[in-house]
Amino acid sequence: MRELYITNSLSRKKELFTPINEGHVGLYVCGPTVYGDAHLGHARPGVTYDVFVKLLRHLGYKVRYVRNITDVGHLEHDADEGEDKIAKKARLEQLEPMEVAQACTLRYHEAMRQLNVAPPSIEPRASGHIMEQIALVQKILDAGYAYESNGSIYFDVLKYDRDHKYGILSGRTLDEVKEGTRELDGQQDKRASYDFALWKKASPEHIMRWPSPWSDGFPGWHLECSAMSEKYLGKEFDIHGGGMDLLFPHHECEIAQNTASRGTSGVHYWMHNNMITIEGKKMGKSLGNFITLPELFSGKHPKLAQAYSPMTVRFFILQAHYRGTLDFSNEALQAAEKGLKRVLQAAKDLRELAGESGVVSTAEGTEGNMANMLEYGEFLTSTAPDQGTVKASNEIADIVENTYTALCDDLNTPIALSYIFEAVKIINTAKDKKTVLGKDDLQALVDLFDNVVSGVLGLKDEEGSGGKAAKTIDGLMGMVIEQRKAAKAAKDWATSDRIRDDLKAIGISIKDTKDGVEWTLD
RNA sequence: GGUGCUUUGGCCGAGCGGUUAGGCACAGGUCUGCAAAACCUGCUACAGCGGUUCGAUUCCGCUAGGCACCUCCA
Repeated sequence: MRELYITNSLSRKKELFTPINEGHVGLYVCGPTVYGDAHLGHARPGVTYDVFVKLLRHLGYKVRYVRNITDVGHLEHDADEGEDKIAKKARLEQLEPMEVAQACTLRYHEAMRQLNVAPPSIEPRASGHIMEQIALVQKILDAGYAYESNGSIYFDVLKYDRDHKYGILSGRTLDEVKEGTRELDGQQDKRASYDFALWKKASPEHIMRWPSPWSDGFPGWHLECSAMSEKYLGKEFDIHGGGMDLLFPHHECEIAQNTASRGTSGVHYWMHNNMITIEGKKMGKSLGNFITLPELFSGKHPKLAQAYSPMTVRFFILQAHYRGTLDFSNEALQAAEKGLKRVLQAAKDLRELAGESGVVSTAEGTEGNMANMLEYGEFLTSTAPDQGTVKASNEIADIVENTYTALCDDLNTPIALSYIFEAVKIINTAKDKKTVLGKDDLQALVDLFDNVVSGVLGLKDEEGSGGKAAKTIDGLMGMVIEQRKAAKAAKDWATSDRIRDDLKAIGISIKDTKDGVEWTLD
């Protein structure tokens, strides 16, 4: 199996990935807190870990991918008066908390589906694992790393630090943490300001509450991920992912909880995706500068010059490395839209070329995509020879190799895409009949596009093709193009141009090529 | 205040001690009735100041700017 390197936040270095059980990967990623529409920021981990999982599976690993839904437990403030975010939203909208969580979860799923993000293997909800969380609190209490205070349970960071050292992930010492921790009201129950809650006693007006040995209450913020990752992936598992903003305190606390209860920090590799920014600032709920995914897809937001398709957003995210920030702007999205279009057009042309030569996809589950291409005359007058140009063959072999190397080098999708664009150039040149590709060359390119472009990177055509409507459009277009052809034959340029302009106005572009007429939906 | 990261050509965005990133935009050319697309060519940058080095955009230091985390956040 090909070597895979990933940057481990724990060491801050690129490390060779070695799974605990050969051929198997256990991956846990922090999912969304469901109290609002998913925004562009949520698309980043969604797409990043989707590509990562697809790469792992393509490399031959069997992956169990767990991504949770947080539907309880995140307080507004670390204080007794703290109100659950979901409960607050529910109160404002006069809904049951679970009604809010359910609605948001469904919208999140829909947005992910549109982005071509495959569902995780297991998607556990915090509210469905209260028992496990209570058991975990008890274990930490029994181990002596937590204390009860007025019905709530807090993690004893000072004691933990003495025995195990707190702050190994964020690189902070306890002194630094002390200095940075704010003194908030309502913390009288805690021994130290940096202690964090494992279980909170609910105030009378708090809606979401569960019985426990200590009080009617609710679990602390960091508990769910420790409890659910252990349940589904075991005491020790391979990779834990999430946004960089979760590194501290969320993941730091997770490590502390794991170590206190299981005797191991539990995670071998920590992966953190960076933030999406807008005008240089982090896009997020607290700043209120976010653009939701439905807004992005429909163009309905003051900051949007136009609508951007889900695939454009996916491509935009893939054009930057996951560990760097990525700045949103209309210009950047528009550039992504055009780049994506070029790749997808080349993919179609490649199928056309390959189809003529009898080369078929060897990838599984790939759909042919020729519905939008009308065939006028022979695209290729002869089938491809067994051997193409030696130069082209070598180039293609290099491209394929370099693409995989890039993907396995800490998931370097921008570099991988740069090689894909080189493949695009080769396809276009062949389409222009300036070079000849042999059967092996075509096969290699088809495999690259099926396995990497549409497989791992998940870039696919968005127009519904092959359906009844698509067939009808094909037929209609054939008629329209015949009319225009007749006008052109009579050198009636006015008519032929009018047909082209009118089609353009309803979103269909016509191209006169040497080999006939092509059309695409914009 | 503490900790860490970052500063690349018109824009987005990779990368490395010496060799073309790539995309978008732009200019010229080929093709074409005209367009469009495609192809070819051009534009060739690494915040500033020092240092290490045969050689630095890439390493080190300083200066200036930006960002993230330290509070819920993907």
